[in-house]
Amino acid sequence: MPDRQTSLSGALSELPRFPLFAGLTQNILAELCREGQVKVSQHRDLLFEAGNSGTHFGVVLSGAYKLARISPSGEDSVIHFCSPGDVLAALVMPQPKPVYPVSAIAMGPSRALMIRREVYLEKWVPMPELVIRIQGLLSSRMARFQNQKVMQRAPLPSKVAALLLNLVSRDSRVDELEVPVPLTRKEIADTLGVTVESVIRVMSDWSKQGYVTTNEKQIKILRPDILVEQVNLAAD
Amino acid sequence: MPDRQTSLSGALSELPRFPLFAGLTQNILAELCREGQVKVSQHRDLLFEAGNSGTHFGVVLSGAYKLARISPSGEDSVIHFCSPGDVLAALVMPQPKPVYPVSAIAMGPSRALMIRREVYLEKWVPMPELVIRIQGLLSSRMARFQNQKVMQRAPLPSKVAALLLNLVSRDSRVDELEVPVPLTRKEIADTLGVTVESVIRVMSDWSKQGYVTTNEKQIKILRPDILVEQVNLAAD
DNA sequence: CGCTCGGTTGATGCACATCAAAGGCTGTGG
DNA sequence: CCACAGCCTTTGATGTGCATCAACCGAGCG
Repeated sequence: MPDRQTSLSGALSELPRFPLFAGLTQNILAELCREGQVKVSQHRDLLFEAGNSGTHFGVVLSGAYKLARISPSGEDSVIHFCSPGDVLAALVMPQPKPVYPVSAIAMGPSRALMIRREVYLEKWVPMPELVIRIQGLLSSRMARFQNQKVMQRAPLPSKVAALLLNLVSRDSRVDELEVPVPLTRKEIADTLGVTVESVIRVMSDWSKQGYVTTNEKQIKILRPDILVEQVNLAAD
Repeated sequence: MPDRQTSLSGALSELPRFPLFAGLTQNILAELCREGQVKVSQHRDLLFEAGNSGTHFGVVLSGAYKLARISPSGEDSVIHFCSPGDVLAALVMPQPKPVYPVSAIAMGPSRALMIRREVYLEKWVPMPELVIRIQGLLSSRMARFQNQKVMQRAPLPSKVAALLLNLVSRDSRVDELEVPVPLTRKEIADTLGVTVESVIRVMSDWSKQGYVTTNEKQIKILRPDILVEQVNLAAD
């Protein structure tokens, strides 16, 4: 009997949950995922590495992965956080000799469905609806990028607040403002391009004020109103 | 007789120049550009504005446009420089109620072919090859984004050097290292999220050293080797 | 001829980096 | 079971790169 965690059939049954695959029949899904493999990752496991040849396309099934690169000076720089339903390496697949532009690193126990590039090109690309949905995911990723870029000149507390609010707004469950990803202060720092210490000074201040709490790396926003105010505080 | 500058037929004859349209027949091109309009912009003209409803998709024909947003505190923040052959607003077209995420502003006299959203959805999207090529453009845009993000912690001179080298590397004419876009110091500053004064201090130093020259807003890199060194200087 | 725009220079100050030290927590191996 | 290493967090002391503010110049332009 196949393990539900690692078997392809198990993954197939999970896919319809994600908007990306809404309305697709199991037959079509089976086609799309031909020869697909479920990769199980532990905390800090590398799913693929920046610079390696891009042989597979990926869909995050559970947990979370961060996309990161090492800067010339050695610190790493986090580009994006992928949660379930997000795609990996979609943009580079069509290139003649694709290379992963970033490394994908698991944040806690996670699983990803990996599809061979050839299958992606044969089965996924010819379905405009699917390609468009993937573009939709990339579009929102791009939007988050831009939001951060606009905050570049803002003081650090504004940037941290904007990042946290951005992350929770992804799955918009308004009642429970919990960051959907286990985030360390270092990862926040690496995302914003600042030092851990600076992030800690901001966050521990907020903790003392009771605006946020963090246990087991889950960050919860208790006073979203104050964080929003913090973001706009930079405004004239 | 239609003006070659502003007529659709004039634009149609220019398109095959761009890799995006390589190998497409004039018939197909005519289909793709049905009801298309050529917009002629002068320096600092607004092609479309962030927040407005996204009615049109665009292709830059000549000149250059910058994609920018106003930050909450009022300065603007440049997201991307579009040169001829680049696409505008492609990612948001498929959304049910698209809104331009950024403003497009002409840098010097420029022209863009604007296609109605409906035509894009009907004619462009069903052609996987075309969609994939557009993704290719977005992919390189994303790559440039990431390159900049990795430089976030680097000292300012490294960032400026990286930006200039990034811009020239786009059209890789190695013999002539000229930035393909008329750039002011302010625009460099807005791209990097720093102040004009700081950029000026860096650039005018380089000018004195003879590493770069700038006349008529065209920046030329005389000593690429030294700029490359400057980028890597941040490394440990 | 006054206007705006782009570029430049200098003086001053602050937000954040850097460096240093320490404690908790988890896993791992002797 | 304890020692040790690695990761995450925290706090404080000190320094500096860049922002800020202010002033000025030249060029193009209505």
